[in-house]
Amino acid sequence: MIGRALQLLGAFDAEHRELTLSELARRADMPLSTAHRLMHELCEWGAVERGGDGLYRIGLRLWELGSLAPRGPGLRETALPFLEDLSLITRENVQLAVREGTEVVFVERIAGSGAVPVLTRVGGRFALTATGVGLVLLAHAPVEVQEEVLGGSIDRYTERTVTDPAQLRRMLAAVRSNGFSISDRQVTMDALSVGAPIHDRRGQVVAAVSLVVRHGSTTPHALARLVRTSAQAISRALSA
Amino acid sequence: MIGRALQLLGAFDAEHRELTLSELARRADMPLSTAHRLMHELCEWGAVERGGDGLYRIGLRLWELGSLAPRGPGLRETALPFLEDLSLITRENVQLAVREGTEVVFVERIAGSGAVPVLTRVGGRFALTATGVGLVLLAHAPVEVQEEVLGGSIDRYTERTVTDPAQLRRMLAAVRSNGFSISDRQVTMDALSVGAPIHDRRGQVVAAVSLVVRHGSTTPHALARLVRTSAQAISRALSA
DNA sequence: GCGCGGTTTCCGGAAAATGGAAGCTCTTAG
DNA sequence: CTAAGAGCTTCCATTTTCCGGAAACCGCGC
Repeated sequence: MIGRALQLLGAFDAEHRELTLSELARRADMPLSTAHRLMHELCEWGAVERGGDGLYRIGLRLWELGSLAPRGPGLRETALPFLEDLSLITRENVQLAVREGTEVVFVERIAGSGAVPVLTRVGGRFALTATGVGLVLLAHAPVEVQEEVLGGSIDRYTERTVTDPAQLRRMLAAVRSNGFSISDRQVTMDALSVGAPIHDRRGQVVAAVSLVVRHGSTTPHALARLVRTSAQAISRALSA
Repeated sequence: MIGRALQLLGAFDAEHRELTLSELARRADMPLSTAHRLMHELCEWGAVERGGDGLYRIGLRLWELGSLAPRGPGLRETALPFLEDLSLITRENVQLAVREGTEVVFVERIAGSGAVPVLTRVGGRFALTATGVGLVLLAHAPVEVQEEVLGGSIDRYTERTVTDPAQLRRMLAAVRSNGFSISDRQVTMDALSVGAPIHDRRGQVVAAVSLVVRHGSTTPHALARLVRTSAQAISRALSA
């Protein structure tokens, strides 16, 4: 079964980039012998590799495949220079993210020099309802997705996290009409983020950029202009 | 069987980031119904995704996994700022690569503004024997790998490509003692590249940086100093 | 020598993959 | 308006392959 192999691969995450066979078997919840055989096959193909120390790691082949993901490089690479500009100008955290299902996935992140520490990581995931990028992506997601998110349970991170579906709907409408989102202390009590949508050639929203700053350090609207400008520049570059 | 699924994934490459079911079946050489079922499973897990147009693409989940590859982010992310410096200073092409088996895999690439067009691509592969990065990586590879490469057939790209094993051995020895490599018109007749090794904490060579410039535009040794400095800085950053 | 944690190999029963064929859908042609 | 065709999806009997318990194996420290 192919699912088991994927289950094994799923045992790897940011905190566990190297795993022993037994750890893998434990984390993927399957007998050692099974894990062994599957890992062996994956190894042969180059999906994972084994160091001299016996630890398994994700292989280059998989990295290579991953870098073919449509949102991966095409987006990431064209956006990178603009993100850097934004980072240079503001000296704040810059984030680039896409939506997958009902979650945000962070595709690139540039840490500003004197900036708030941000808890997200490249490749990491987060709820759509709290962050600046998340709100943008949710606002432009298909209705089914919006309903699923707003209908389900909404995680609370701080006392200011908006968890009321009706209020969220109003925020999303505002995001659509303003062209940017503001997440004010909704993730941590010291951070505020401003996000803006990136469109593809057909006008579809495919990603979002955001700036994350310390709460109270600047007025959101000044940032919004910057972020929107940058997002538009990226959109234009993507269509070229 | 797990091999078949990997075979299907292998059907994707830089020129074929989006494939229809029938193309996949054809490229992976298997019946349509089998391909269909496997792709369906892979889709469910998020390894691949299907656009509204019915085309399959590599999914975000796989990108995420790939970005956990040990050489992927750890190396890439710490190296990136240095590569950018190098690119800003020289305005030339900067490349970062690792070795896999008997090939070079390009991990990052920054195109210089007025630079020679380079044929390599992030995620792309190349022979170890011709490029600047390749020579560095080969020079510091385990003996078995060197023998395999030097014993096998050596691809020729231009009239100046070195294909004589004895001469290559001498070049590799020079790379080891000099601490940098020069590939002069060995890949294309207008390009010259200078590479230097990146070490990990234990002194193992884990990657290589190179500058690719137009042949005749600068003296290689001036570049060599820059590239070595940068490589050492990256090595130091990696150990920190 | 012995026990211990982790790894590798084996093999018969069980379960899941296989792929031919038929049905579906959409587009193009007559 | 019907027909042909290309590509996609579903079905299901066959058979191949995977599964995983058990046992051997391998350092390593006591």
